[in-house]
Amino acid sequence: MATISDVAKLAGLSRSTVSRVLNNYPHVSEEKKKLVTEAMKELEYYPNSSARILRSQKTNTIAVFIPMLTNPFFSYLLEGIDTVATENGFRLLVCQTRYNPEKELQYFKLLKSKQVDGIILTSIENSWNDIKGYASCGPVVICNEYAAGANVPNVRLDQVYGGYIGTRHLIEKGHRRIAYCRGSFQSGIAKDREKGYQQAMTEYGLTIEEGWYFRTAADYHDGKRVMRQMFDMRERPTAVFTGSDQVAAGIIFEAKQLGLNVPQDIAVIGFDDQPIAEMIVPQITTIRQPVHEIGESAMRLMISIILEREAPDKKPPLGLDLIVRAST
Amino acid sequence: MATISDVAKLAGLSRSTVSRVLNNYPHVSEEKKKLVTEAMKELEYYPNSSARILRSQKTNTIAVFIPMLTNPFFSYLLEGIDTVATENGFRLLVCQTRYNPEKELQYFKLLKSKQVDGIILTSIENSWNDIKGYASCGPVVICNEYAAGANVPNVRLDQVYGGYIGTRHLIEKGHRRIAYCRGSFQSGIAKDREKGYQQAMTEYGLTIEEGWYFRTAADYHDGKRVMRQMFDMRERPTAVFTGSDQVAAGIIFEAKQLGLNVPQDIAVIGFDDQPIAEMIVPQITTIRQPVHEIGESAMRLMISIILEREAPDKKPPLGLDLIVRAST
DNA sequence: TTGTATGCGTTATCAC
DNA sequence: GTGATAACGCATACAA
Repeated sequence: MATISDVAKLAGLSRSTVSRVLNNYPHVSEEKKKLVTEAMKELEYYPNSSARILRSQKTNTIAVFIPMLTNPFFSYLLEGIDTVATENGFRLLVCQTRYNPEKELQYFKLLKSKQVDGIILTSIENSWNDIKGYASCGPVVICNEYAAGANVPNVRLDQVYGGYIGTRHLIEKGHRRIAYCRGSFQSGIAKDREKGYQQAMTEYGLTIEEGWYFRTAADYHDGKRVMRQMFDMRERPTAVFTGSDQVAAGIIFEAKQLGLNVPQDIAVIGFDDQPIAEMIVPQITTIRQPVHEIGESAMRLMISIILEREAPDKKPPLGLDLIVRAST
Repeated sequence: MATISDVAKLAGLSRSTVSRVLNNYPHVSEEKKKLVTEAMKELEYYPNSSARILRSQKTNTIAVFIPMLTNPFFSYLLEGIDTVATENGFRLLVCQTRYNPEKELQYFKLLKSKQVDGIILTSIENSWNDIKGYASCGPVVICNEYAAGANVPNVRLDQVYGGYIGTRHLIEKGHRRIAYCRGSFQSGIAKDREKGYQQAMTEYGLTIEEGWYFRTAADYHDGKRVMRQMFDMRERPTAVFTGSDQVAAGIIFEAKQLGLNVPQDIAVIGFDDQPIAEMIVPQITTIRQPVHEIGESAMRLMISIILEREAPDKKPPLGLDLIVRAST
């Protein structure tokens, strides 16, 4: 592999001049520039990244912590993050935590060892107390989640409202016995939605039975299980609020298996408006989240923080304009 | 941030000794080792990655080229790749080509600029002629695809067979007018499946009408479109072979919309056995590919190539044992 | 406008 | 068993 010295030698110039051409510096004569360009082409020269990084202390790489790649919600989120990253010349290092706190802490070392310029968290598996030590040595942005005590930038929607409008929708359809599903792990947004659910129920003077809470429902198969559990209840709920369209799909599938009519016997409301929501019959009523946009905003936020670090004087014009778009 | 020199200074030793401790070298007295370890802890020292990379010429990072993260097939593939990568201390740089040839060529520069140790291709957007220049400067593994003229390692299943058994299944169910769907881009595996389709049809003495070929069907919405097109045909096919469960799902949805019974009026066979295949009603008959295992094998292959480069003498024990598991 | 010299943080090769 | 030193490839302050 050719180095900058090889190019300099072939062009009959110094390494600095080559470097200047490489980085589009002004004050380089056209003549020398051409000489350098030709030499680079001749040698098929590509600047060595690690050397550049070591020198500049910038990796142009962002780590994205994701619980599970195969969860469609997160792949759409990642897609949004990637869109903005690519546009701005950033690379993405994918870190699957697999809901594992230790893995998460492990990945934080990427920041310590300067392998990435920043970290975007799309889930949080540890208490913020255990994390905050890492967050101090580089920009961390939390995306679609939040943690008690975390004082880092944060992009997310009003999930209390999401839980509220979903539940209200069911109540207005005439339901009184409404169950509530969410994933198992400690999640700020799940708690918020639960708050919204309770808020709506209270507002309409409805009391919640403890048996209506299903707090370990994260995917399609969980949904099926929940439906079977509900089926066996003496007085079963007539509607369910779920934290994801996957769970909703599972419930609907199993309901049909059990000979129930959806939504007459059991009404289901999903979350996120993922493709699956319109693929099954009947289609799932769902709360749309602009997942892609959330991802984009998180990355934009990250970039603006990085730019600000480099040039603390000029504030970058950042426009965060997320809104809840509900389509029940 | 503390450097190795800071640690050396605090421990009252030389950088070399610190480095030796860091890399678990033998011939370091327990006494000094303890001294170093304590100093490292005291200073919260983390070795700088780029410096290490610059020195060692190894990034421990693999780039994975993927057309679209939101395509479930690829997220499962990526998940498989990630599993083995993580187990072996490798990082993954995700490169979404978005089916764009130029983006793909752009990403190949990662290898040239030594930002990654190797590249795993899960799709190919350029002719191999345009790519081969890049493939020469580092290990490239093709995963679940192949390209004419490419002489690089390759992990994939027998897609001719896949096309064959799928079509044969439909024929044995009594179908004679069988349509064929595949994605639009140049793909070796799509061509192979088509070959298998033709092979089965010929074997049973059936002739194929040109109108039965749908060569731009890649996702759910394409499936819906294809179904509408078929619906308008004078003599429409009674069965369809599709290249993905997404397309199959679209066809089934639209068929039901149009008042057709599945599979009585129109039988559909999918590919990959993705979650969606069992989520809809009726469930999709599909050809299972062990996607996760394919990804794992590709990464294992990559690692074995890298190891061999480092130590050309000792051949690593690589066990590639992919088999076609059909569950129609 | 161009060249010289230095340092980014490590590791490997020598000496001792 | 330990330490000094060079080198990895590049970018920049400074000198010319």
